[in-house]
Amino acid sequence: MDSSKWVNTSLGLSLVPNHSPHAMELMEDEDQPPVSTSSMTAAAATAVGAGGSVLLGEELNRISLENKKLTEMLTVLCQNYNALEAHVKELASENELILANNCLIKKRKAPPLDGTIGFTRNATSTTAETSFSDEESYKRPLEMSSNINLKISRVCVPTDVSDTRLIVKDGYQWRKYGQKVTRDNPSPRAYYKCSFAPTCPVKKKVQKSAENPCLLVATYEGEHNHNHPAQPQVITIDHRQGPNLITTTTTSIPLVLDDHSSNILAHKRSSSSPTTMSMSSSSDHNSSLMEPGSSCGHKPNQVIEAAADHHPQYDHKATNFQQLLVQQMASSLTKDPNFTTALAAAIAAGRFNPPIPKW
DNA sequence: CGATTTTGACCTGCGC
DNA sequence: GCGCAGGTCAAAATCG
Repeated sequence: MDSSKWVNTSLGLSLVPNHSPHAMELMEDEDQPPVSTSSMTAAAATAVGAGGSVLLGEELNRISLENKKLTEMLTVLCQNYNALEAHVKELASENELILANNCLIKKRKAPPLDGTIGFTRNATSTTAETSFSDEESYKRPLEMSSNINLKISRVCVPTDVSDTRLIVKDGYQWRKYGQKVTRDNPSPRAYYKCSFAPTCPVKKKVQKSAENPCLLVATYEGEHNHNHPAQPQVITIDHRQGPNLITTTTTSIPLVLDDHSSNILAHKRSSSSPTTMSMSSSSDHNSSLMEPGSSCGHKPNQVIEAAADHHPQYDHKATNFQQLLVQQMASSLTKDPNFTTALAAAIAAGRFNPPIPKW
């Protein structure tokens, strides 16, 4: 796993803290489980209490205020997101109309790599349905029925230029069934089927980007009809109980590109704007999050983190926002001298046992 | 030994 | 009709 998938929690702490006796008393409660990175704020609140109940109260007030502000920010962002999503859907339907009017009844046309796959395939799949011969419809009934609502998305994953393996780890189980050298790309294209469930119709194609050989482009077709075999990494903030409760589970989340978001990505490559969030036009829960300087190769550990399109049971819009939120919180916490002092005290007392992520 | 990968052959659609 | 290109199949090879 790429270490960039994790929030940087390095605090530059000294392991020789100047904690007070009060802090030690507070930390002598043997019933408490070991503190993890995900409950750092709890450790902070506990240790800050070492300075006295007044300090603890102030700290709690401050955290409550911060929590309130973050909640308000979340509300505003959700509203903005909904408005933007509605706009994207509107644009998508307009695009589909244009394609339909142009009568692009080409049964198969090599989809360009510049991010027009979804609309083209959606438009052609419906027309191709009526043009298959009886033999073909006999041979591919399942495929056609699934193509009607075929969902196509693209995932970009940074890779080493010299790495010839066409592997995109997304948590699912894939069986490779073919590899082809395509005309417009010196890198071969690998074909995979989802092998986690025998009836799962999802396929993916993996090929290095012709423009950026350090980017692997995986094109997913269809939707999984089963649960994700590995739980994705989700950072959950329980706002009802304040920012003290942050829990984590596991996964890596690649960048999902579909038609619209890849256009946004293309635009971003040329504009070098700050952190950008792009939305999917073809999915209900796609979203993509890019770090600044995310063009190929330069900062692979920062390059791409976004929603996986194939985890229908997870709301990745919220997850990505939460990741961003947690990064901000971690950043603000690490700048807080009270917090670092308190955390150092907690570590020295042997109560802080962060989990080591598996890469 | 079962699962997965490799790879050449085959199928299908499209353009000329 | 023919050739090209993308996609799939399936037997052989490889891996754990």
